[in-house]
Formats: sequence, structure tokens, C-alpha cells
Amino acid sequence: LSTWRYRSGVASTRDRLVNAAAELLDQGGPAAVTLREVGRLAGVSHNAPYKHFADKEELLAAVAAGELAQQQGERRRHADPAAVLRALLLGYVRWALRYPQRFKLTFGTWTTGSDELADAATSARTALVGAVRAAQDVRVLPRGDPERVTALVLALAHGAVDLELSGHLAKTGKGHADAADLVDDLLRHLAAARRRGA
Amino acid sequence: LSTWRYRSGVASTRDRLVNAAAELLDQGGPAAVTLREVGRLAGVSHNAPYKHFADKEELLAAVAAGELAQQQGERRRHADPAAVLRALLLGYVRWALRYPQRFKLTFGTWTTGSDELADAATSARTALVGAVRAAQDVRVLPRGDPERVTALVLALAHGAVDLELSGHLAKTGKGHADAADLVDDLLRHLAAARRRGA
DNA sequence: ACCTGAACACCGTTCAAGT
DNA sequence: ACCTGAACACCGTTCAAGT
Repeated sequence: LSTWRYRSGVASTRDRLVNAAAELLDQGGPAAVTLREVGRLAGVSHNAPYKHFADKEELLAAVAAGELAQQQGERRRHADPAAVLRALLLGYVRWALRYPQRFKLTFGTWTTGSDELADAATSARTALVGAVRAAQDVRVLPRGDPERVTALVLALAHGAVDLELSGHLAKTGKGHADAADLVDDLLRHLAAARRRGA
Repeated sequence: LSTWRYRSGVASTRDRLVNAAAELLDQGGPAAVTLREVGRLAGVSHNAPYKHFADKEELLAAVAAGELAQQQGERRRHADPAAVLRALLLGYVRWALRYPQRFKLTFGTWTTGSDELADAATSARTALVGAVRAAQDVRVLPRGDPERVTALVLALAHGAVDLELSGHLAKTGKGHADAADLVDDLLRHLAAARRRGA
């Protein structure tokens, strides 16, 4: 499990390398993640990473996969399907705003065909599809293919966070809305549209 | 005007540097934009850029500002406000999918306090706000602060494009929807919700 | 005012060698 | 199996100097 690396007292070199990379990423962005500094933080030489990862990109992919896997455990128990969906989306928003660098890394473009990363991504969305389907059943979301409606709400949460992080969301006046506000706006509009079918 | 640099036969060194940077960005991503290669493409030495830009980031900011300025001229004349809004959003999607690297650069996080870039960004959104207001007037969009509704539709278009570019949009099955599909889905849902107020 | 060429400190990656 | 240290080719940036 990915979270193991935070709990155990003895961490493997590989885990220490991944943790060091994530810390450097948080502190100084992608430019701060140099293999030399990663090695220093992990207590090994600057090219020890090459014994665990093919190259720097594969190390970063391991960081991203860990983030996706952790995202998974955030599920809660609500009686109300609408509240479940809202909690999932707002959890996504909160995570992205709190760890912007990990968010940008995780949802960036990957040339690495890492299976670990792809699997983590699809299984992360599966939970969201389930919540969308349940919300459709109680008619707080419009009809239609659940995967497609999931893509809609995920795209909005993702875009809202990205715009807020890059400062492209109006911060002033009464038009002000942060990413969490926009998620609520969308859910409200979708609930209002629910009975009209297409 | 920013597009001048494409039309004139005699281009200043500054313009040639910006064009060279944009071309390298398209071809090989941010990593391919080295000042040495930029200089070579522009026919100057590898540190001539420092006479026109404070550093590499300011050169990239000039590329981004040029993209935003060009985005501006895409306005069309439609009788139908809904068609105007849709054309603006789909134009944004088309541009982003065609020039993914410029899109990522332009909407990335800027530490540079470049006024040129900030002004271009706000004036680009002003056109969108106008289209949203017109669509609200003919009741194809819900009521509410136009800037906030603009943020909603922009966030969706932005997020849908970003997810499609990073391969996080389901490509298979009947749940398949690309970024343009999601824009249409949102506009349809918002039109259906129009009469319910909040 | 604009440009050049050498130089500096840094980086990712490779390789021979060690245990 | 895992790690080290030297080395290579590259990068952004600075600086003294040229016109």
C-alpha cells in the first residue's frame, strides 16, 4: 500500500526517494526536484535513484501514483447520495488546493506508460462514477450515461481548481467564486435540470 | 498588435525570439525551449535574449501574452446569443487541443507579475462575460451574477480540455465524451435549468 | 542600444568500480 | 542486489568586452 511509507518506522530506499521527491515538489515546484537533492534527503548518492527508477520521470510517476492511491481512502458514509458526491468533489478540490504541486504533477501529461499510474487513475474515478449513479437514482443529477455525467462534474472541479491555482479566477467583486463555490453552483444547476431529461 | 509579428517581413529581434520560443514549445514542450536553441533559431547568440527579457520566464510570458491577445480576434457575429457563447467556448477548446503546449503555458502559474500578461487575460474574459450576459437575457443560461456564471462555463471548458490532453477522459465505451461534448452537455443542462432560478 | 564569447555553477545521465 | 564517485554533455545566468 502506498500509505505504508508514512506509517512504518523503517522505510526502504525506494520509499524514502519517493517521499523526498514529494517533499521537494511541495516546497519548490518541479524545478526543485533534482536527483541530487532527492538523494541527499534520502541519505544516498545522487544517482542511487537509477537503481529503483529508470529515470527522473519514473520517480515522479511514482509520486503521482501515490497521490491517486491516497485519494482513494477518503470515502465517507452519508445517507444522502447528493452529500456523498459533494463530499467527494470537495475533497478533490481541497486536496488540490492544499498540494497544488502534487495536483499539477498527478494530472499532467504522462509520456511514461506506467501501469501503476494508469490503474490508480481509473480506480480513483470508479468511486466517483458510483456516487454519480446513486445521485442519478435519487434524481439530484440529470439522466444519461453515468460515466459521461462523471466526466462533466470532474472536468468542472478540475478546471475550477486549475483556474484558481493559476490566479485566473476573479478574486474581486460580487462575481467572486472560488473552486468550491463553482462545484456547488454546478450541482445546484444540475439538480434544477434533473426532470427535463435531455 | 501581437499578430503583427506574423505578418511583417522584417521582424525585430524581440519578435523573432518570441516566435522561436513558441515554435520550440510546440515541437518539444517546455524542456525544448532552451535559450541556446532560441538564439540559434533567431540567428543571434545564446544570451542575446537577456537584452530583451529579464530571464527565461519573461520570454515565456511574452509567448503566453501573445496567445491570449490572438484569442481575442476570434469573435464572430451570430444572431443567436447561445450560438455566440458556444462558438467562443468551442473556439477555446479547439485552440487548446491544437496547441496544447501553448495552452498549458498560458494558463500555468505565473510568478512573473507581468502586466502585459495580466491585462491580456482579463480582457480575454471580458468578451466571454458579454456573451454569457446576452445568453442570460434570452434565458438560455440561469440567472445570477454574469461573472460567476462565466467562471462556471470557463472552468468546465478548461478542465475538460486539460483532462482530455492528459488522457484522463474515458476514451472508450458509450460513456465516451471529448472536451467539446462536455461543453455541449453543460450548456444543455444549464438551458434546462434556466427557469428554476437558484 | 544591442550583441558576442568565455566562464560559472548546476543539472540528468552514464559508466566503471566497489560490497 | 544495491550503491558510490568520476565523468560527459547540457543548461540558465553573469560578465567583460566589442560596435
